[in-house]
This record gives sequence, C-alpha cells and structure tokens, in this order.
Amino acid sequence: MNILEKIANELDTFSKSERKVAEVIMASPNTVIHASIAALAKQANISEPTVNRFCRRLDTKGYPDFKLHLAQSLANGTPYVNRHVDENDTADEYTAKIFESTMANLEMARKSLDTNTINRSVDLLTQANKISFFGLGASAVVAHDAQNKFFRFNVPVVYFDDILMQRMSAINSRQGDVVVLISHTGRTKSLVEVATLAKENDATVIGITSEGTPLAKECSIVLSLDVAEDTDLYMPMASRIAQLVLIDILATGFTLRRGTKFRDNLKKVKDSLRSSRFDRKDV
Amino acid sequence: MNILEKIANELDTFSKSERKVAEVIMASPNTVIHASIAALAKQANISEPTVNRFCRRLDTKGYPDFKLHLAQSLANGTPYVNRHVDENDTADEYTAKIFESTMANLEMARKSLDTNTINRSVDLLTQANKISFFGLGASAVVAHDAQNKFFRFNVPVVYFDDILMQRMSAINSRQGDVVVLISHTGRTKSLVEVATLAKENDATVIGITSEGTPLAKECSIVLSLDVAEDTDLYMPMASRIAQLVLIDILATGFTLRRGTKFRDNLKKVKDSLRSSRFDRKDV
DNA sequence: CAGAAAAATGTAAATTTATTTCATAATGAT
DNA sequence: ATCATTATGAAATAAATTTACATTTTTCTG
Repeated sequence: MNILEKIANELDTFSKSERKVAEVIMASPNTVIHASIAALAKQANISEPTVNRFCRRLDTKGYPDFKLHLAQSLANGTPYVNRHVDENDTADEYTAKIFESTMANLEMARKSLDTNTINRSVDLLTQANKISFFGLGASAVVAHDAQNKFFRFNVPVVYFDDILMQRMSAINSRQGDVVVLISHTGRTKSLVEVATLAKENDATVIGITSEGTPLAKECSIVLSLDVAEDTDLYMPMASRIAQLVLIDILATGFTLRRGTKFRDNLKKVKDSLRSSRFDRKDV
Repeated sequence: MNILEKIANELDTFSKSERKVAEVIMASPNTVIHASIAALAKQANISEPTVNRFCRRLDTKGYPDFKLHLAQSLANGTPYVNRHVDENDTADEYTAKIFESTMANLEMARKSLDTNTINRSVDLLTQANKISFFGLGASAVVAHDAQNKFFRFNVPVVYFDDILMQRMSAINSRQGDVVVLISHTGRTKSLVEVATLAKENDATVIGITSEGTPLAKECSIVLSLDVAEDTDLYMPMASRIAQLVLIDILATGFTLRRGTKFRDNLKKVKDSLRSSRFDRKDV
C-alpha cells in the first residue's frame, strides 16, 4: 500500500533511469509532491516520459496520481507515534508528545480490542443483578469512573478501591452478579485473589487486563487492551486512558441494548443536575 | 492542519458557491482526490475558477496542491469528524466511533491548550506547600487520578469528591497552597463556592474548566480544554479523557522541573509495589 | 427602495502541466 | 556482429489549471 515502501522494494526491477527517479523521490519525497513532472525529470536528469512510465510501473494512473499516493504515504508514515518525553523538553514539546503518545496508544488499543468479547460483556452487564468495579491505584480511578457511568443506569453498582472491601464484596457475590476487575499488569496479587473468590461464589468475572496474565486466567471473560508500556516516568498513563475509553464503550453498548425509552431516562438523570448548576444566562 | 476539519470549521465564512464545493468535497473526499477541477466544478454546479478560488482560500497553492492536502488528510489515521453513535450500531460500529471521537476530541483539546498557562501551572504546583484536587461526578474521577499521580511525588496532596470536605479543606487553605478545581461545565455551584473560599484564604486556584464560565472567573489560572460536547448519551466522555491527559501533562511537567534525582525516586516508588505483584516468571 | 460600490461568479483565453507518438539509442541474446 | 528487445528522449498533442476580464449578484448608503 505504502508507495515509498513499494519503490524501495522494487528498486532492482527498475531500469537505470527509473532508478534515478526513485532515488530522487526517496531522497526528498516531501519536495517531490510539490514538484511538476518537468521539475522532477530535470532533478533526476532524465526525460519527462520516463518519469511518467515510472509512475505507471507503480500501478498509478500517471504522475499526478502518483503524487497523490506519495502524499498519502507521507501522511501515513507519521501517524501518532510514541515519542518519549525528554529531560530538556519545553512545555510545548512534552505537551505535544503526551498527546501524541496517548493517541498512538489509543489507536493501538483499538486494534487490539475484540468486538465479540465486547458484545458478550455487554450482554452479561445488561443481564447482571449487580455490577461491581474493582481496581487499585490507577485502575481504581477507572473503576471509579465506571461506577459513575453505570450508576446513571439505575442498576445496582458498587466500586471499591480498598482491598478488604473488595474481598468482602467478592465473597458476598452470587450467580447473576458481574464483577469487573481492572488491572493493566494483571499481576496484582490481591486482585487475582478477588477474582478467585468471586468465581468461587458463581459470579461472572470480567477482566480488563492484559492477555495471559495471572488475573486473565481467573476471569470468565478478558477484555484485553494492548498499549505500549508507560516506561517514561514510571506512571501509568496511556493504559488507563484506554481502559476509560473501554468503559465508555461498555456503557454505550449497555444503553444501546436497553433501547430508546431507557435513554430518555438518562436525559432525566442529567436534567436532575440542573439545579446544582449556574444557568448559562447567569454568566 | 487537517484540511477537512478546516473546511468544516470555516464553512460559514464561505460564499454560496464555495459552500457547494465544500459540500461535494465533504460528501466524498475520496472521489474528489481523483477528480479534475473540471469534474469537481461540474459536480458542484459551479465554474472552475470558483473551485480554484476555494482552494486558495484554504491556503493552498491551487487545485492540485489542495488535492495533495486532501489526500494527506484522508491518509492520516486521524478521524476528521465526531461520529455520533447510532441506535442500530453494532458493537463494531460503536466501538470504532467512540475511539474515533475520543481521538478527534483529544486533537481538538490539544490545539486549544495554551502551553504558557501549562508552564505557569507547573511552576505553581512545584512550589506549592500543599496541593488539593477537587471535582464532582465525572470530574471527581479526574481529581482522583490526579491525586494518584501527585501522591507519588511525595508532596502533600489531597483529593475530595465530597462537597463538605471540599469546603472545609478550602477554608483551611492558606498562602502557598494550590487548589485545582475540575469541572468541564464550570457551572457547578458548590465548586464555584469552593473556588471563592480558597481564594479568600489566599490559596492559588487553578481551574481545569471552560473559558468564560462562572468557575473560570473565580480562578487565578484557567486551563481550558475545548472539546465537542458529549451530547450523545448524556454522559461525559471525551471531556474527562482530555482532562486526564492534561493531568498527565502537569504531572510530567512537575517531574521534569524537579530534575533527575527526583525521577530516580519515582522509580523507587514504583519498585516498592513489586512485592504486591506476581512476578513475570510466575505466569 | 434606487443606485453605487463591492463581492461573487462565470466565460474564454492563456499558460502550465502531463501524456502520447514516434524516432533513436542502448542492451542483450545468439 | 547482428537482430530483437527494451529503454529513453524530443517534439507534438492533449489535458488540466490558472489568469484576465466581463457579468451578475449582493450589500450598503442615502
């Protein structure tokens, strides 16, 4: 797909003149996309028809079409990447880097998510008698957020970020209850124990964690999110953002499954907040 | 940068004919990048020079250059619109839409952020005797996350999602304390009161909120994040994600300001968690 | 609401750019 | 070495884009 890669690949199938064009293009593709066929021909010391033939050899309609492909390759070549924050970065720089890494990781997480699993999870959540969200540390924040969302749906929902409360809650769970356990590493001992306890009490255990971890092994369903490790500053960053987006997805799936009337209800919940707020006209 | 966004943004500054072109382009940008200026003009029922003028209005050199930009916009994984979830969406569809909107909104938020303000905020935070993070509802989650991050820095940091605790804490604040108030709408009455109380007690008040809101008016510094309203399902979605990324940025700025030795310390905090986790080799 | 000024749009010509045709040169196989 | 094949370029042609200018439409002013 990427035409620059294609050029590099097929370099040996090119003729002498074609190779000259290829080299000029690869040397500064960003200049080429703004050059006319005449300019490029001159730059490569070959004739214009040769450039044109070169373009066609790469399965494009002609020179302008080739430029289009090239432009797209360049745009694609620099997607959101995980750029690491550097000690001497200015506010401008680290701000840009953090936004970009977050987005790169979201893209990554999106690709790794299995929508069938999402569908099954939504099924289970809509049918649950009670939903519990447990996490520790940064994942506690995600659990907190999940409670905030699902609470609006008027389903029994609890959230604990305390190990003992989590254990007690797990022991008290029963068939029909859904326990959602959140842990990026999937190696937090106490959370794995909670999973085991909940399972022993016939609750359904959904894990928002990485594949193949001790926690994953104890779960009925695993929603796994691939995210590049947040090694930079020893703080969870992208992983929890991806988890939160996953919560949004589950919550959205939940409301869609519940139908229109249910969504009217959501509006009421939101409207109920009005009296606690300053009116827009007050401003 | 993204020319499709730009078109959507400047739609109202266009003349009648220009709008016609814009609509044709937005309806099927992928067709347009392969069309000649004549074809596009015909499609939009206007003359060729008008298309040309349209291109120049968007700061491109002309039609071919415009097509290049358009092609790049399309190639870029960047979603150009906030696609709204629809009632009949499959899991696949709403998952994709939520990821895309989240990313579109992050892109938007990034652009709206002022790095000078970030710099000043980081200054204040590094110099603070005590840092408090307050929010309610979805913003409480953000405050919770902030506490989690700043706690690792070994600075006195508190977080409350309870109105009374927030008030009491604000009343007890003094010069040198920094109070960070989080509210997307900036209209939550009790939080505005907290801002006033904190200010009366000489604390520095940083608002993570929208410009021109009652809360913003009470703050010493306002970190504003533009995000498209989350109207779909009456739940805060993109706004809190953007706020969390902002927290990441502030935390990162904080650690950078503190220097290398400080960051070694962070590693120790992280390492201290090891005993609570299953080892990798256990798996 | 007339009428002038400004802005928007279109026509047609000019220009630029890309492509085709065909002649010539290079390459390679026998 | 010679013929066939392939590669290349010059010039002609075709296509596309841009410019210049005329016409229409809109907006503002009195």
